Amino acid sequence: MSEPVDRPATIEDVAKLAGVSIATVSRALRSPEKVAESTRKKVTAAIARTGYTANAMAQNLRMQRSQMVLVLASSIADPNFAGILTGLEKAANDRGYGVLIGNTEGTTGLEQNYLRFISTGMADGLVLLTGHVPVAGEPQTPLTNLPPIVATERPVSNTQISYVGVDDVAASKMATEYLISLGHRRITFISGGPADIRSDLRHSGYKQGLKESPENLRDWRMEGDGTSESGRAAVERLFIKDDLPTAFFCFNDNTAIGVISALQLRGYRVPEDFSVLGFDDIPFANNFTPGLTTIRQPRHHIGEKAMNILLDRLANRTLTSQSHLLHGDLIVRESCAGVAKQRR
Amino acid sequence: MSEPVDRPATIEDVAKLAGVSIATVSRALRSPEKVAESTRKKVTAAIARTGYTANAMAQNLRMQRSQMVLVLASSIADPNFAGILTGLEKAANDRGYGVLIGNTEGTTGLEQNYLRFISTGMADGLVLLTGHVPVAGEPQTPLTNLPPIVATERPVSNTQISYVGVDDVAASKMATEYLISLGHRRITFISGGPADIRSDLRHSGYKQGLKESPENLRDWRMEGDGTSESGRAAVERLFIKDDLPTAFFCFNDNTAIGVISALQLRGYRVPEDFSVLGFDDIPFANNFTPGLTTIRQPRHHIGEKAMNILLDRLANRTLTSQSHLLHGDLIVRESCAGVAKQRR
DNA sequence: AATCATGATGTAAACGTTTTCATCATCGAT
DNA sequence: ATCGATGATGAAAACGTTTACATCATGATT
Repeated sequence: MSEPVDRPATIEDVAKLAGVSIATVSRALRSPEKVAESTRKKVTAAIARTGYTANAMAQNLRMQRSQMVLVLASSIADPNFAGILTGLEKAANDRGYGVLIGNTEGTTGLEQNYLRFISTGMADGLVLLTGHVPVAGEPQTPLTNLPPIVATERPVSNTQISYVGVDDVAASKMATEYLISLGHRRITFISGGPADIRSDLRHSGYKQGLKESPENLRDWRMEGDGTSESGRAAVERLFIKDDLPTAFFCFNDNTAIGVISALQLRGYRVPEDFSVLGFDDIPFANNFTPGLTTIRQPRHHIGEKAMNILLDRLANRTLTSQSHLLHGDLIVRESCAGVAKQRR
Repeated sequence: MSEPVDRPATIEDVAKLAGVSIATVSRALRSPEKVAESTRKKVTAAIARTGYTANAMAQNLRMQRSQMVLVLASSIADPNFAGILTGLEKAANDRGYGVLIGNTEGTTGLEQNYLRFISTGMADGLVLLTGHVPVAGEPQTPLTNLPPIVATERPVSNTQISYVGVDDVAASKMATEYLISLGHRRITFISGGPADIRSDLRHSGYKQGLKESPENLRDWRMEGDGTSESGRAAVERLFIKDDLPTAFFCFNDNTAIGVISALQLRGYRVPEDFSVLGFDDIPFANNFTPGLTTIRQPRHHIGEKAMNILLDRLANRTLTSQSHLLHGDLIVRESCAGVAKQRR
């Protein structure tokens, strides 16, 4: 406070002012019980006067860690990203860690580039929102030089990596059963594309839901890619074939929005003419008209849980990888209705 | 590659393998021209064999920097955040910097907490998306211990801090003139709340736009707070008074969406009955029905520019603070129409 | 042949911590 | 009075770099 501020105070400045050695200052800070009460007070006073804050770089060099975690995401703009990041960030901050973010845009080039933070020791752990392990070679390589890793948002096929996410299968089954309970017998599943494992999981849950019905319901899958455009396109293909369901279960909310707007454009009403159910409960699902009935991803919890698993692992390297599937609630709004209410 | 991987290779390992001193290894890496071609080759070979990567912590400690920038945001979930962050992140990555993110949730407590990255030297610079300087005391304090700072997204009232953002006044003026050109004479501005400086800037642009008209148009401001809920509420207040405009210019897209849904709920159509114009062009503006006519914020450019200004400042501490206002395009979609088309 | 600039390399200090080990005083037990 | 045990402290090494400075060939200049 009172000292010249051109150069930040070091532990040496504090030691000199307190009339002790730097070792004592360090101890007073890290393990106060090892230091006499009287000298601890002197040190505290000196720290206050100098405005000392320990240099993190020196600390980390000495302690061989960085207290930093790298979060690799394929798209920052993904509507799920912000919520998960918030959770990740909160948990990290609570435990004194910093969150470093890397936007890979889905390219392995950028991905490799960000790994410099790992290889240089600038980050201690890795959170993957990319859906795959960032290794040039085989997907099942033993991850020799990689740090503790946890995957979120998109599962990763590697047993060494913990995964935290919503239980896609169970949630999709529940959603499908809900549509069936509303009286729907012709339910189309619109996929999220071949590259996204979650699409298969949700499709599988949908099929399980169909099986619960005594009637033999048709597994009716249309290909999409997770964009609202692909939702629109799927609807158009159905109309061309003139083979229509009464309800749509969409891979995600974006797709559902595309489906709804395509239906509206053709003069149909949702949910009066068709029911549409989404997945994710993106922030916009509630502002849309009609309000989207969908599965809510507990994004904040997912992020927190993922970060805590990672940091536990960092604190105790012997811990084994563990995965957590979280429950996704069905949020009922306006986009689904009983089939009886529907015109056809 | 071939060495045991339990301990990462250090510069010493490389030096030993290449039969040179560690100084030569360092030089071969940082300033190759200072090293004989033959030894440079030996060093390169040794590096390849050991899989050496320089330890960032040691480098940074020695060089008294961190190559890291702290981004402080009041809300990660803000629809503008992702785009700006993408730009920030790209520019930083291009120049070898890392981006550390801190979510303050608008609280000064968290804000202060994140400043530990600055005071410990873990971050060299600061990007503010919070709208204010993170100092406990006065807003005009000389920022003694603070690093180079740039503000984005929300302006900050401090001449030492560079600001990069859209030209709110000019864009709002343009938007208002557009509504006037469509024949509107009764245009309500819905504000973003007293805490947000941008609200005043946009209101001021709106007023300038009104002045351009030969007729003496009414400065008609309603209070909102930037949420869609506040947009709905504002519409309800107008209906209660039974004093209605023909067009709404909203502080942001969220508000516009609220306004539109309130109007639709009352059985009116947009743009046939009322025109509604937003601001931001959030990702969802295009998926909304009707497609939102709005001002597009060049989020990516804003982020890139801001980061580049900050890093320039970091590279050359004598540089003075400079601000940049970027042009915001008017994106015409469906939510505004000529007043002639309107019923009343 | 002696001198000098040049270029390549090595030695060692420095960055700011934490922590092992040694030193020393104090105090209770013999 | 002497001896350990105990507790507080300091000296110094270590973490892994970069870089100022010193050293030493080499080849050019006189």
